[in-house]
Amino acid sequence: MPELPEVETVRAGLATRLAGQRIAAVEVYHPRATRRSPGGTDAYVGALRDARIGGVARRGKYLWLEIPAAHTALVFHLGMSGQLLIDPRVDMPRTHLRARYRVGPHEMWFVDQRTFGHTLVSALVPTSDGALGGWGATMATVPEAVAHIARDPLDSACDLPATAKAMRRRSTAVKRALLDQGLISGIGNIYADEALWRARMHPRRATATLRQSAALALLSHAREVMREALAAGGTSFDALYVDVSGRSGWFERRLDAYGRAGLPCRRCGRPLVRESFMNRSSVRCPRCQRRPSGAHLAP
DNA sequence: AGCGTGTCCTGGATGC
DNA sequence: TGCATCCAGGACACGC
Repeated sequence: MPELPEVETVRAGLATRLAGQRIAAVEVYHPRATRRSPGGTDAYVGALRDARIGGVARRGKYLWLEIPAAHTALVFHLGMSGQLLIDPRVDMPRTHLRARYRVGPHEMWFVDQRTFGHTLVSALVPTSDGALGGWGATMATVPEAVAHIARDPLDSACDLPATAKAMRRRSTAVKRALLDQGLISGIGNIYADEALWRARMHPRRATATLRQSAALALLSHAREVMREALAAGGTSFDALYVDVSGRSGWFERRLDAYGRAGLPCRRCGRPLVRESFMNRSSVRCPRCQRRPSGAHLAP
């Protein structure tokens, strides 16, 4: 599924093609795609008619096309299976086509098999810290619908020490905190497991018992693993269309925890174990990431 | 208020 | 073989 590095690859691809262009036509084929857009599909289509796109920005896994003149943005979340395709091949199947846009000389398709992804038009509001709204943003604004999402670890305005402090004030398990988009955004199940493995930390470790140095180290690992993924996977900028299958190279070779249950830990050789956590799968090394005892274990 | 659970969805994998 | 069930995942509504 598209994780933050894939979403960033998509954002960069859209930015080179769509910035400064005008939206000439919009068609929505599935009402679920616009379920979170105020006023529904009709208002969505109406708000985009003749809109001129500014920058293409991203915060966590949300990306948006700024529409400066209207102080709004065209926002996308790709969910688990969403894709934004620019000028797709004529034989591209339309089975999961959810919306289609004519933007300047380009056609853009929003394709989404599982329909966890969605799109909306949202008013731009000032950022709480006065910095640019996200990566690629040209304005110190963020869509209202994205304002509750924290900055992601790749954002230069993201304050990791402050995030570490906020994390330690929580009374929950550290993996839950990593996945809390209101605390730090862009980390999904894959990167949470990778960051925990690198930090040699158990997913159920209680956040309140972490030292500042340990919390900061964990967040730094999350940032580093995402940087590496982006550097290794974000290579399709020149492709005719922008897809989210950047996983092919990086995912198989470089992941140390996710998807490796039963395989030997790359540090100590012990077979990794798969456990259920928050109704999700969690993979860890039973030796490097020992289960904490007593108060160090979150309930 | 803060925290944790349930729900949405589809297709591939697995079970019987 | 064919049908049923499970599983994957992010975000948010909701309840305690």
